[in-house]
Amino acid sequence: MYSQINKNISRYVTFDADELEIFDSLLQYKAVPKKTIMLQIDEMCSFEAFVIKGCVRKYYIDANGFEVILQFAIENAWISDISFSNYEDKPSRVYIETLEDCKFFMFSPETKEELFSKAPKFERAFRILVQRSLAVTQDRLFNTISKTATEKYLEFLEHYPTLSQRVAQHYIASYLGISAEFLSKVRTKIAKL
Amino acid sequence: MYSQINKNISRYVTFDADELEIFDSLLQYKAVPKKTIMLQIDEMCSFEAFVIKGCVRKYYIDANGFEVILQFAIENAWISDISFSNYEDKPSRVYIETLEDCKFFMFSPETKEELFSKAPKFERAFRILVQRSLAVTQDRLFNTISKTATEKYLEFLEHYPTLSQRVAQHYIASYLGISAEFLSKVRTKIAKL
DNA sequence: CGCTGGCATTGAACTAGGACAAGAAATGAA
DNA sequence: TTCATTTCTTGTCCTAGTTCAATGCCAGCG
Repeated sequence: MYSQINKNISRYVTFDADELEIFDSLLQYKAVPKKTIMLQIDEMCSFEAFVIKGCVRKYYIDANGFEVILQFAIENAWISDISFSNYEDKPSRVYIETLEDCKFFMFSPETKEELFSKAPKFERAFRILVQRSLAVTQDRLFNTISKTATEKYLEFLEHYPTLSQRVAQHYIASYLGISAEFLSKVRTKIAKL
Repeated sequence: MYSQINKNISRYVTFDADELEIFDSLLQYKAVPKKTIMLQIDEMCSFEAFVIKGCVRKYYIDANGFEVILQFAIENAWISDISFSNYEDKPSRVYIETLEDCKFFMFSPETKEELFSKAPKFERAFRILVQRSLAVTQDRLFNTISKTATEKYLEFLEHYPTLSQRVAQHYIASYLGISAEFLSKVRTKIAKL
């Protein structure tokens, strides 16, 4: 059960058995049914969750009530509103919702602090996780600005081959920053080639 | 000379005098003339720079040769391709260029390691810096997708009031993800109100 | 089984913003 | 001061993507 997350956290920093034991002992397991909103706008995000099983989306709602999906998280990904919460004491501007029945390992701000004090090397591992999120988000920004809808969709398929089977088309459209109708047109155009 | 950067690094983590002394002793001062490219595509980013004075831009070049500006950095901001370099051993996909004559304090990967080993609390401060970058980039992604050119420009003026005087319009257009010509039209429309 | 409510598709009309071109204005080097 | 280069503006035409509406689809539920 712990092997997935232990492998993930060890990706850029090597930990010995003692450290991983501390890590595992602080994890909180949680199962969440599908279509559950785990973080509301204006709430403080009180968790950092690792997806053992399932699929989650994180999204903003714009001034006209339209959703913009910032991130999908599936197995072996982390999801949280890490960017503001807990460090700025600013309430979250995003929603986090399960799209499927999910199983998580979670850290609360408190258990994360406990982890860092008991095994400081994890501070580095978490910093690198954030850096990777930053890299992904920067790439996404670049793609959003510089590519056509068709290019963005093809790249999405390449990058997340399984996701297009698991989530509704209109969520993918929202992630790509295009309308659901236009994505449908793009798809029929691609299919005809 | 060190007060600016010491204030900046102490924003979310409190350091004592000893720690700040270690920090200051590891900084490398560097002056760079305007229009200098500090990081080329496919190079490894070997610095993390704090802007004491001046203005810098970080940008991608897309498949058609168009620049997309990811970030401006002015006084008291950090600039680097922190997202990949040094941790993935992947070469940078971005350019970093000075727009004005600049003065920096820099860390190399080595001096940063030395800092973390001598004063581990800095690891946390740097993690929080990355989280703030992530928050800013996420907001930018959301704005890029969900707002009109006019809204984006007005928000830019509000958020970076001095920058619109310091950098060329077409750089701002590139940052906002619109053409320079269209930004000009937006500006005249706004001026007429 | 049939019904209901969310999904996806398709089409027609519309628009925000892009591409191109040409001129005006500002900057800067000599 | 002049010439050159870059930046900014303005106009015209064009297109990628939106909006709105109608239709069909299929999954879950009584």
